[in-house]
Amino acid sequence: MQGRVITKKFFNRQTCVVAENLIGKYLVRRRGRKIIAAMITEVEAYDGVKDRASHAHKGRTERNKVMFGPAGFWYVYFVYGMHWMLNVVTGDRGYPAAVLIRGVQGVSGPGRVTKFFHINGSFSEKPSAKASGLWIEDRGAAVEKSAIKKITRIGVAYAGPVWSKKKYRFLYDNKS
DNA sequence: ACGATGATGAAC
DNA sequence: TTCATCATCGTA
Repeated sequence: MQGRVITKKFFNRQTCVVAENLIGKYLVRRRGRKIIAAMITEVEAYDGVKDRASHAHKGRTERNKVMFGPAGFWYVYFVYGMHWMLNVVTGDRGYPAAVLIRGVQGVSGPGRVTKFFHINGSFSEKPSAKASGLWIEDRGAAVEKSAIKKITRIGVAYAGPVWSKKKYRFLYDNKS
């Protein structure tokens, strides 16, 4: 099974638009001859320096610099001493934004996603493309907008009353 | 409900 | 160089 590889143009839009449209796409990983693929079911958007929940809020640092670059690159970072988080950079160069991939079909939670796909920090700053071994495909899955729930982000209480309540989490719910 | 576990960034 | 914090998860 294969689909159309998603390219930069898709990612170079407003981060919430990219986030919503990532639901139903497939995350694909190649390791040697083996392919791992699963449909994306949950994501979160992080939108600019103004977003108090975003790593970019405190400005450019060694860790988050890829967020300030062009769209379509991976941002992978380590948290809580044990988990890798997978994000893809969105929007224009100079505008720091990204989408966190929180879940795929059968795998719930961002730390579990990276474990399942064997993703670590070595992917950070690499492009989402076949050449990097990690990319996203459109496999034609039909996802109705009404099946996508927009809810608050997880683990961002530190962002304050306004930014922690933004409905920047997109969850595919085919039970509704 | 809570501890694991270590990189990161800011303060000193 | 020290320290608090952290876009989480497994076990209880």
